Amino acid sequence: MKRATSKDVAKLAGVSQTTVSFVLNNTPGISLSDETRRKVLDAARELNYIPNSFAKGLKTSRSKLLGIFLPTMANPFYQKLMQYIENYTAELGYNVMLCCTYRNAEREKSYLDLCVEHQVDGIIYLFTPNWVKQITRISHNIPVILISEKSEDISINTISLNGFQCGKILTEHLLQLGHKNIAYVMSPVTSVSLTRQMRLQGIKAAVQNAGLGEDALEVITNPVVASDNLEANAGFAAMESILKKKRNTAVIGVNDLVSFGLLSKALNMDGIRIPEDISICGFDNTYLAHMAHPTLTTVEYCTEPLCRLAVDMLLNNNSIDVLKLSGEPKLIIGESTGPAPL
Amino acid sequence: MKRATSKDVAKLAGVSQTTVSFVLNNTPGISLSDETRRKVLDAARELNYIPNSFAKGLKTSRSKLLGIFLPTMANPFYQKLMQYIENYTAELGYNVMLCCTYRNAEREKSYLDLCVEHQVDGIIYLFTPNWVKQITRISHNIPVILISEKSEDISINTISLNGFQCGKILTEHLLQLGHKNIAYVMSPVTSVSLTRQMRLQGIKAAVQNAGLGEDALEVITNPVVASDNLEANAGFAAMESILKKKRNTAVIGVNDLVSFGLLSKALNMDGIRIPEDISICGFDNTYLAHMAHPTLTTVEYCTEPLCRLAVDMLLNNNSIDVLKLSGEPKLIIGESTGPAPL
DNA sequence: TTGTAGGCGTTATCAG
DNA sequence: CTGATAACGCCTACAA
Repeated sequence: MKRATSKDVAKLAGVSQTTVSFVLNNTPGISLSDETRRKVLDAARELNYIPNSFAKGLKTSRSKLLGIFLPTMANPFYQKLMQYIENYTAELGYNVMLCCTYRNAEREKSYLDLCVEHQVDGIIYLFTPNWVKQITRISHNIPVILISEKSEDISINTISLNGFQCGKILTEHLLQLGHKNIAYVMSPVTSVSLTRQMRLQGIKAAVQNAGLGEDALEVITNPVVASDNLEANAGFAAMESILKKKRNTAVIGVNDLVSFGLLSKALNMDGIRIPEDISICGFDNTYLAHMAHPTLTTVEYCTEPLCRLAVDMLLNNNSIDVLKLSGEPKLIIGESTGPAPL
Repeated sequence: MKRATSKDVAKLAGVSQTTVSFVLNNTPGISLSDETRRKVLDAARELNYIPNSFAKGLKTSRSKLLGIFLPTMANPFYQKLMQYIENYTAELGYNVMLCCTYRNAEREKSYLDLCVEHQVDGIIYLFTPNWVKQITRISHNIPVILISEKSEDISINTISLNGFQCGKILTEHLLQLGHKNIAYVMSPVTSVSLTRQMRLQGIKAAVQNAGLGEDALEVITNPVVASDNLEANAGFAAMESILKKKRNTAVIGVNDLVSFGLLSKALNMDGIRIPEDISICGFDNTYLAHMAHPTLTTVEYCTEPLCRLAVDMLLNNNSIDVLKLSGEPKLIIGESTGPAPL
């Protein structure tokens, strides 16, 4: 049982192929009798007609496919963005091609080629590209949009995640609670992560604005070589030394995974209470933050609207002013942060 | 700057389009001079030639696309399978279309249509389909394979996850440790989940084999209406009542998310030690199990080879005997299970 | 060993 | 309002 073509539909409906096309695509500026319309629709349903996207694409050069680039699926943050995007594109009748680069430039390049080959209608990057030259060239032909930190080096439409502001409001929250010895725990990544840098900038700014000295903030880059989804372990290890020093009263994890590790360690130490003895918080507002007990204080960019916006921009080929796009981050206060101990 | 076509390559190389096709596809049974071959290759590289997949697909009806169906990305188990699959398909030059159904039959159907439209070369289901009639019909035209529990009702190639065996070995582990009052905590799902049922069967079998009475096992279906990634909360809530009753010495979560919730609650209760006071374990061997502290005892099906096998079967259109395919589950012993308290 | 020509299923441009 | 007809870019007999 071969698939029906528009020709078959035309024959069954007793009209020409053209008419079938008009009806099925609701071609604007064409008026045809309800009678004809109905005949075509019935025939199409009867034959279970599904247009051949190859033929269609060959004519229209549109694939109804979007390429989504992400560094890893192990971080729930990306999974969350994916979900928002996939959800919305499905609504619009588009499909998503998953391009997981594992922060590997070779992989990224070969995925880009695949995207060109399949003539995706647009590409969304959920992180800072490694292969800037390639992606910039491609962006001349295929709309590309970045959801990440705005970078000077990349001349591609970017929806800024505003890591600076995120770091700032989170830190301000801690400062208001009276914390004066804050640790920022970063985990190592193999490639550039602007976001992490910007968060740090924001944290520093908040500390400075509060009139505190440099020693109020301690940056800990944990050397644990962790596979992505073991970033939590980096937090876990860092917390050990932090608790030993008994100096910091609040710890910021570079993301929820790390904060989660921080919390795990604390929960496993007898006599340590969160947040009475030490406050813990992080970024991304992933489900990990909600799943943990106590729940973790974290920061949410308005990711869902931003994801939808990204899709809209791609499909309408809009070049909205990027400045208007940076989402206003929102502090999500959980149970893991409280007043600094005396 | 428009994309180069094979015609352009032919012109630049000074040969015919046919020759270009032969060279670029390494068409077997054709021998042409190294000279020609090199000329074509050079020209292709120079023009940055990437074949148009529409035109190609129109001729060959192959899309180099695979549709992957999963119920949700919120459960790390599916994310893990996705990762394995995506990883392997990328290696083979294939791409993955993400079809996330949210356990919604409508959505599933519309994604199936999209798969037909895009003429995916194969479909992998990571769960039990809701739309059996549709998927069965489609499977006559497009290879389909299920990675899940084998069901009598579905006549589609299935790689069995063998939930029964999983439940059995996990329970045997607990029994060996002397546990005689075991709780199995299920969370509610909106649709059929054969896997969960089979796990329960396996657990029951193990209990029976050990000569214990029915009351050695307590099945708790937590009524918490939770969105998928808050399954942990179901575990959290269940643990509260379990600890109150002080009857069970071991708890099995229906998956790692639930077990995780169980553990969270326990860690938050003063004076409860894991595993000294109560053992906790679950299924799926996701990163949550490793990330938790204490690490969670869990069960791993050999998911990675199974995922690769699924892809191989699709692409080679093999109908290997399904019986040979059920992976042998492996117990992953973590720090969360120990001898039953006296 | 290489080139010519026809067609895959659509859509779009024209006439009628 | 409807129907021929020509592309789109590639593959593949078949011919040279």
